[in-house]
Amino acid sequence: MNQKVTIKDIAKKLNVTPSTISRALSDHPSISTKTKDLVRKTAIELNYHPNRMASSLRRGKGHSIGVVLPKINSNFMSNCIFGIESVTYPSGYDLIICQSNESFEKEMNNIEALIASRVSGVLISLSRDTKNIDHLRNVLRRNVPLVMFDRIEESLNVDSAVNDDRTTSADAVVHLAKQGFKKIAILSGPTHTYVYKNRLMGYLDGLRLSNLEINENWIYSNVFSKDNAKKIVKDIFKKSLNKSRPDAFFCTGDKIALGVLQSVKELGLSIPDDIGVIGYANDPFSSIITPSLTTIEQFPKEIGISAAKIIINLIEQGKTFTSPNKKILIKPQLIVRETSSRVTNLDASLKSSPS
Amino acid sequence: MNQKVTIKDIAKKLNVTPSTISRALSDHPSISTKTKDLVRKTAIELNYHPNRMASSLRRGKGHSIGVVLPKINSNFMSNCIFGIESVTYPSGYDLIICQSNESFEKEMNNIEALIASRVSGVLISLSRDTKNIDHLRNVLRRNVPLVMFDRIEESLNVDSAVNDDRTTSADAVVHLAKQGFKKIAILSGPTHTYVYKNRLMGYLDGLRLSNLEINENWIYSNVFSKDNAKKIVKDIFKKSLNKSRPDAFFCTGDKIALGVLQSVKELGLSIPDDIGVIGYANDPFSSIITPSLTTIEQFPKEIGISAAKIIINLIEQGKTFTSPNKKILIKPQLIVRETSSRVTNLDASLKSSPS
DNA sequence: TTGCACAACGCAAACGTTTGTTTATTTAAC
DNA sequence: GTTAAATAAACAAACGTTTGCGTTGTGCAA
Repeated sequence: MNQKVTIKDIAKKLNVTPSTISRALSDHPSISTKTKDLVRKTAIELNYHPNRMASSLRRGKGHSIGVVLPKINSNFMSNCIFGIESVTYPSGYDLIICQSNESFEKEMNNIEALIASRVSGVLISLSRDTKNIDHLRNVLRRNVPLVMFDRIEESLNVDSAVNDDRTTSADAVVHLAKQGFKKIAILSGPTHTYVYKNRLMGYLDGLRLSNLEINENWIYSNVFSKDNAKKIVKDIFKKSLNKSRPDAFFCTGDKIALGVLQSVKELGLSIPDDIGVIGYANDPFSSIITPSLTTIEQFPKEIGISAAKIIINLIEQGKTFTSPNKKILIKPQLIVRETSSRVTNLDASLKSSPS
Repeated sequence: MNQKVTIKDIAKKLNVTPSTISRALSDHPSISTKTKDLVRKTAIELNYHPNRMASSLRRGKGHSIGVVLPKINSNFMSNCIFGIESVTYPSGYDLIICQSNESFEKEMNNIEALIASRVSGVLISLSRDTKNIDHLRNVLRRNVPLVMFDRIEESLNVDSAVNDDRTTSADAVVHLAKQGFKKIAILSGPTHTYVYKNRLMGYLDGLRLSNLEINENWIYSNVFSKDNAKKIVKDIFKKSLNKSRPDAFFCTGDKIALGVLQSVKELGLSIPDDIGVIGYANDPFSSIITPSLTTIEQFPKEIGISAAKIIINLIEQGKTFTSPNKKILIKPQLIVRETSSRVTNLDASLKSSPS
């Protein structure tokens, strides 16, 4: 009953035409202040709610922005969305959120649905098994702005916002070097993906900057879990000769670093005196465990904010990407704690207390 | 250029009417298989994408479900959404996600926007300072189904999906009692909210079931942070006489429990021999710290799934709520670890190892 | 008085679909 | 071979807005 009140109803009630109502509601200059007030009053009186579908249809433009990402239930991604929302909401856009679940096929379906919903723009973080990006080109071809974040594909000519993993990874390695570690290994996730590829490159950069040995055997490029990491470390100390053993581990995830810590403890070695460890992500537990974990903090909110700002700009300018392309790098920050602090470790009282 | 291809274009190209195209695309029986195939072929050929706004407008029903919640960037909420999406996606609904940011005003705006977008249903978890629920009644009045989850308001006659905090809180307290703790305190978040009110009631239930003393002084009902908890515990052991001191703390959050642990350690007391501690949420760190924290695991995905299933049903039945109301309780699970295990503690080798 | 500018609003088409009702064509039935 | 039934597609109206253009009425200068 109440649900069908349209602009016409309020027009009828006021003995004017729908056009007047429409203009009054959108504060058009050629409507007298008197009628505007009257319209507004009776609008709420009749419990009128504008119909965005009709509006969007007529105007040819929607009120929403589509977001597709692999999985929403991670700390990183949900904070990206948090950042995105903080800029799209004030701009008056709804957020339509889709999960690709790391599936290429679902990602394509998501894009299709967003196009069908006539979103004003698309923000995307690629699924793991997305190789082909024709569906993204299709978005562009339909003239809807596209911005990638976090997991991007560089061959596509669009704007993006990502972590500056490379330089901070280098920072981490340089830090280890300064603490006296000389044989630094990396335990990384799959290095064919954008994210881990960059961390690996940063790792290599750091070694070069510190004039340290680059040893292929110290590069573990497909570590995916804590237990996996534990096993790798144990194997290293079982099989390797002393001189070919790493004395520090740069891990591309805090869970991985935790595995390393546990193995090292079980081996009876001391951290950071014998072995240094650095993680990635600044998971909440990293500051709580003992020894507290040196790690790298990311700023997912900032990434979301940056990506959202770009797309809002594109929408307003009616462009589908900026030319030349803009790539925003958000620099993660190295957080030095106990697992890598040989120097400050001399004075135990200086240890950073768990926050 | 490519973006404006409509049903008419493909109609023109095939020398038929738009209605034929529409019916062909939706597999209407009164269209020959021949033309259906032809239509489908030329549709993709012309890169046609249906316009949902037009469709929704004409049919009077949208393709999306609105979700409004306080903050998306928490482990609990993002997993709720994960669950929700896992049922709405196969049903063909988009998810429009709004954050209220714990603000009543923004929550109202969100609802307004969702109504304007003509969502088929609304899922909501209330903001902290939502007292008035007229905006929700308005949703119902407009005949759109509404389901609440997690933070609900019981005075509103709608379906809901929530944690069964009460019984599991009682479980936790009973467990403490069985371990020999006799003076059990609770450190809780604001007990005027639905969630914490239930945990408090469960706590009281547990005490009664165990025939333990209920002491008003052991009920701390506005603990909001780790540091806050630390301070409270220290104060207790500074000021209180021995017999009025609690010997166990049931905390409504793992961070709070962590604060307790730290204070107790600093006071030189032993856990769990002197003091027992239980947290809530099973945060990742809870299994990693030593001693590992007994806590309560929730199942946010299940809550999301349940809520989503209900609303899909309501939408399909054209109802706005089921009568009588359905309230789905998802029972959290007590995870016993070291901070509460006096009994199994006799044999240290039985301690559950950090997972 | 005429002319003119301007303010305030009406008219009607359009956005892209969907759908009830006709119409035209084919097939089956007797 | 005539008529009824079934099939396939056309016609046109409708969903709720927006917007270019046209129409009024008023005040004011000439």
